[in-house]
Amino acid sequence: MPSPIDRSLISSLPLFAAMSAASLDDVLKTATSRRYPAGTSVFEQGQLADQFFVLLFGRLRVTQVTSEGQQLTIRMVNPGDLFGIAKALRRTDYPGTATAVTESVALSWPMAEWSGLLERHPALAVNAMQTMGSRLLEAQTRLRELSTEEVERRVAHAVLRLANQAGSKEKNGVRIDFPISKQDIAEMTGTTLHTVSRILTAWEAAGLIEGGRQKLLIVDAHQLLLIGDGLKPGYL
Amino acid sequence: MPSPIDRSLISSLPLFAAMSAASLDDVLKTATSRRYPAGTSVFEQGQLADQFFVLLFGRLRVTQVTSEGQQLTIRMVNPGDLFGIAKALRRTDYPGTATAVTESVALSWPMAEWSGLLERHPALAVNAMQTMGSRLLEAQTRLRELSTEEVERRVAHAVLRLANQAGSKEKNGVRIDFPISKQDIAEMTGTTLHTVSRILTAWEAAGLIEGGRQKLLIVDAHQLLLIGDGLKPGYL
DNA sequence: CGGATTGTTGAGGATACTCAAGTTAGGTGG
DNA sequence: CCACCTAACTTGAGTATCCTCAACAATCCG
Repeated sequence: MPSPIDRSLISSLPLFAAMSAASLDDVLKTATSRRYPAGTSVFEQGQLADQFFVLLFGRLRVTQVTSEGQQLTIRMVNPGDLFGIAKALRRTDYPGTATAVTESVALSWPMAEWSGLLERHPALAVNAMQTMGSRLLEAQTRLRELSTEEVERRVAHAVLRLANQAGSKEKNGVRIDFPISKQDIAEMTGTTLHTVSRILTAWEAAGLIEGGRQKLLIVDAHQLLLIGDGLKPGYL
Repeated sequence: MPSPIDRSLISSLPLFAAMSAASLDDVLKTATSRRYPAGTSVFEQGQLADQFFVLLFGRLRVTQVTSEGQQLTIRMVNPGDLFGIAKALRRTDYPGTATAVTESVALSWPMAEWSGLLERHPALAVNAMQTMGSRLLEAQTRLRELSTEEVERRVAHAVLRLANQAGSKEKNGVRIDFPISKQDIAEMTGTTLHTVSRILTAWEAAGLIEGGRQKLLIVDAHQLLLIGDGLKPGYL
């Protein structure tokens, strides 16, 4: 039988905020923890959605493949995030694929527990709703960017978002602390890796970032903010 | 004092499904109904979000204006829909403007009631979460379209979505039963009214639709589906 | 019957895509 | 430890889509 999961692992997560120790224990009773090596998938697009998850450590990418075979990145999953909640979207299958980009650990629950947990723990329902709210807001932000902004601005916004969500401070700037390719950035911004490559090369020449194979260091976030605002000023 | 609102107005809405008569009465106690003539706004972007709403009759358009002054349409609000739930997005102001495109009637509640209502009526919380789920899913669909599809396909998808949400059957096809301009369609698909005009003119010549000033009749939905799928076949 | 809003259509041009060829970096196995 | 192989990336050239600018036409409303 699996060893019990300790409260301390989740008690500090916003999702479980304002919940009593007893509630946390109840929640954990039906939870399973599992490790996902980098590159492995937690679930795949189209698969029967029989579980939902919370990421404890690591980083995941959620992608979709269109009927024409084009891939796009829906979002990154950061530690503490709820993911794979197909039931909340009234779906029985997962609409995307979740892949570990670094070694990750996630808790999972049987999807059948979803309704019951929300009913027994109203605080959890409120927190889950806020999670969905944030995601809706982010989706709308990206929609606005895609409809109104040119590629360079969108890439600037995507890079800044990554820095906020997954940046760790270094002496020369902010490091995106998981492997990220130009292709990934292209899939997040609705462009091609060629265009991303050209843009990042120009930024690097101007000293705004430092690139590298699947590496990204933001040196001058302020300039990127300006680019994101459409003021493409003197970085030449 | 305002006259009480009758249960029957809301009891059939999915949002209030599975709620007892007593619950419905409790919900309606703090509700106010109001009429919005076509063209008037229910709330405006940036305004303090002190109320949330349910649309009873009519049709609203929710738009955002970017810092550069470009407008885009976030979504259409149909009868039965919950809207203006800034609190669920953890915002204190409305992120967009809601405008009546036809004469509309909406119920409103003080935003302060939001948490209390959800706590007192778990079924409402579940339904509200599903509402947010649907919206998230639609936002993701539009994101996918914007990142991967060309303009004509996006317009086809937008028109078909409109037909599903607000179409009424006529003898020649499906009528969008509220005034919709090319500019509106452009704002829904991230393009310009010029491009929309050209596309719709071509479709009309091929007999797929019938246009007109702020009018739209879908004649051949099947062909539009094909166009949406990227098979731009023989409509020439 | 005017004025305003909405829609049409053309010409020109820019952004960013496709196609193509090559280079660099990293991992793997001998 | 070096050679090789693959995945990631770079860079160039040509071009398509769609935007911008512009002028005009049609429709609606008062």
